[in-house]
Amino acid sequence: MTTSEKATYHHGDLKKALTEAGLQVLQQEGLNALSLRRVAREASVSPAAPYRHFTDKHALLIAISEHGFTELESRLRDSKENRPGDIDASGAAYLSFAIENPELYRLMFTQNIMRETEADHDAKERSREAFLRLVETIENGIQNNHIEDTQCHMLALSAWSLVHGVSMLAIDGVLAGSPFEELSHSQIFKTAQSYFKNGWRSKK
Amino acid sequence: MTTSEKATYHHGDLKKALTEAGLQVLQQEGLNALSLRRVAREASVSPAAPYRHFTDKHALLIAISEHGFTELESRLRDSKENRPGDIDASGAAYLSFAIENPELYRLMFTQNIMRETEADHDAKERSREAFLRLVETIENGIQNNHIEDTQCHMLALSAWSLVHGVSMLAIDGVLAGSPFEELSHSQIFKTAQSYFKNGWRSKK
DNA sequence: TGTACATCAGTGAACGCGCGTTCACTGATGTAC
DNA sequence: TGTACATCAGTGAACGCGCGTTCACTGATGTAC
Repeated sequence: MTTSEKATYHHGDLKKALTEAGLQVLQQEGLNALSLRRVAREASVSPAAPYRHFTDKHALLIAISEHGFTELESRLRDSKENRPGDIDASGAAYLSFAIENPELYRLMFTQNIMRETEADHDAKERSREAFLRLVETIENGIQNNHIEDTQCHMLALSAWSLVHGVSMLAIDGVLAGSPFEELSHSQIFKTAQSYFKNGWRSKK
Repeated sequence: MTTSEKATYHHGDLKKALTEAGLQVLQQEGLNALSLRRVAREASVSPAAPYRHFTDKHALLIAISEHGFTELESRLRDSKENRPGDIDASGAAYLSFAIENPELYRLMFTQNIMRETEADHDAKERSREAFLRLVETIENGIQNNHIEDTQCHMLALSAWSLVHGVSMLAIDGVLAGSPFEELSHSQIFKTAQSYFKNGWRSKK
């Protein structure tokens, strides 16, 4: 075992390796190509090996999803540190993440609906936590001032809806060919926002 | 053949029957359960029969998706006729459709990304048309007044982003437990909108 | 109206495939003395 | 430090499954005369 790997067992850290392999397959070939066997193959390990680390195929998906939430959250935190109070920057960071990781982003918000399944309780709990932390991050980005809780929650949800919607439309190629296409992410978000503020109901 | 069926061939209208069976499986058991064999079984027909009507499994998905666009479009048109100029009502109609048909709605906007495949050219073209008509419907709902084209397009995209985002979040259960949950669809949309107009940047 | 023929929607068996998961195992690692 | 043992990460063969798709076919429907 070389010194560069913090190896403790046979493989080193197979769980991490599997998650990363899964992430790569997901991004490069889509959710349909993402099978336990494929991921094991990708990690140069036998088909049964993953079962030492994941109870289920579903547990792998949850782990990947969790990874995504953590990454997204960290990007939002970075954006907040670099440009505190600039909600356009946060929106743009969010949008960038979604556009750079379309399959992952979609998985993150699809798996959530599958919360009725029986998979790995630990992983599920941690994934749920990651998700809640994301919501908090969004709320914190907004509540830098005297807004009551309920209102803040609503604001966060509204903002989230906008950016989630823009993200999904962008991912699905709907924005292609529209005037939005040539704008930067930050401009897209700013523009959409300003339309809501000013243009929405403009009756003349 | 009974008189109530406009039967021309053996089955009557197997293509339609297959599409409807597919829709039902999709809604009740999700995309993973939606296979060509399953749909054939559901329509009491042999596994090979669908190939008389669809070149591909993908072609079936496209047909189902197309059906969804048509339905959504018709709902938006209804809403526009009943409450002309009331964009809240349109947003609410859109949201209702998404919430009532979550799996279908998701399919509609996921298949779009798969436009690189080689499936049934006819079906693809018609699906694409249905999609464009939807965009038009949205734009028409907005452009009842003197707005230039580009601006109108942007407005439509912004509005669409908001309602698409709300829809997806609602579908994925993110809205559950939030103050939004107790509002009607129309209220949700109205509220989100008003936050964009008023609350967004409120620095005090 | 009646017969001969062409069409083509639906059949049913078969193909090869990759999947998720299980099982008894093996052999490297970590631990106690 | 060295030996004996327990642990447990990873193996590889095997399971049963449902899938998409193909093929030669059959038999009901539609058409020409």
